Amino acid sequence: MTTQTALTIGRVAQSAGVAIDTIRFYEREGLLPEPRRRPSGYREYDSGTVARLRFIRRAKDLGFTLEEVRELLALSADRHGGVEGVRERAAARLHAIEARIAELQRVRDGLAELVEACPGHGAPEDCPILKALAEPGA
Amino acid sequence: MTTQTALTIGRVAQSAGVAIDTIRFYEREGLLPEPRRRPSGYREYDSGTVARLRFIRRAKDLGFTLEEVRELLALSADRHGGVEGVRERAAARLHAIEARIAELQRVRDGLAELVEACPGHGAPEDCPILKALAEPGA
DNA sequence: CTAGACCCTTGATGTAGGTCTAGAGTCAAC
DNA sequence: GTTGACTCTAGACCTACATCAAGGGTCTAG
Repeated sequence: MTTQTALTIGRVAQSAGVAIDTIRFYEREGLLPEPRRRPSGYREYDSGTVARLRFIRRAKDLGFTLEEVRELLALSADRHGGVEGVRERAAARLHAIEARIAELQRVRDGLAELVEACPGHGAPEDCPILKALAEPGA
Repeated sequence: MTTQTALTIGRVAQSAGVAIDTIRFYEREGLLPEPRRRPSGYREYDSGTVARLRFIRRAKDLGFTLEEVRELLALSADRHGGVEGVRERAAARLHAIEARIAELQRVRDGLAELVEACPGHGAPEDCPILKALAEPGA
C-alpha cells in the first residue's frame, strides 16, 4: 500500500497531477507532513504521499475547502468516532452546495427572463435589461 | 431625474447602500467618473451617482463581475448598438451561470450519494466517503 | 470657538489557493 | 567532469473585491 520507493518531489507531483509548488504549499499548510530529507535537503516521499495528494484533490473536487480537507484528513486517521465527523462534514458541504445552487438558480431565472425580453436592438431606454438595472427599486 | 442637490460621499454611500470606501474604489476602477470637488477637496455628487451605484449593485447581484459591469455601463451609454452588446453580455453571463449550476449539481449528486451510503459510524475503512476519497482511480 | 462628525490621501491588508522569482546548490547521464 | 535537469529557500505576486489604518484637514451645530 505504501511501498518504500523513495520519490522526489517532482515525481510525486507528476504522479499526483499537482504542481511541485502546490506540494510545498500543502506542506506549509499542514495538509502534508514534513517529509524525510536527503543529506542534501531534498525531500523524499513514498507512494503514500501520492495517495494523500489524490485524496486532497478529490475532496477539493467535491467542493471542500483546504481547511475542511485538513479536518477530513485528521478524521480519516481517527479510528474511533472519525467516521461520524466525516459524515457530518460531508452533509454540511452538501447543504452548502445545495444552497449555492438554489441561489444561482434564482439569479439564472432573473437573468433568463431579461435576456428573453430583450430584442437585442433599439434604444437603451427600451432594453429590459438596462431598465431592470436602472430601476429605482430594491 | 438627476436632480442637482450636491451630495457628500457619505450621503451617497448611505442612499446607495454601499460603503464610502467602495465608492472611492469604484472611482479608481473607472466605474464612476471623477466627481466635482469643493475647494476643500471634498467630492460632490448628485443623485445620478446614486442611481449608477444601484445599477452596479444590481448587476453584481446578477453575477456580473466589475469588469463586465464596466462594459455594461459603457454600452448603456451607447445609443446606437449598445443594446445588442448588453444582450450579448447578459446571454454570456447566463450561459456561464448555467454551466456553473450544472457543475455544482454533479458535485452535489456525487456527494449526496456518499452521504447516503455512509452509516456515520464504524471503522474508517468501511466509510464510503473516505473510501471514495482514498480510491486510486482518477 | 470648539467638539465631534465627516472627509482627504496613500498604501497596506484580507481571503483562498496557489504561482512565480531569484539565486544557489545537487543529481544523473554521458 | 561537465552539462542540463532537478531541487532548495525566502519571499513577492496573482485574482476579485473590497476594507482598513494612519495622519491630517474640514464642516457644522451649539
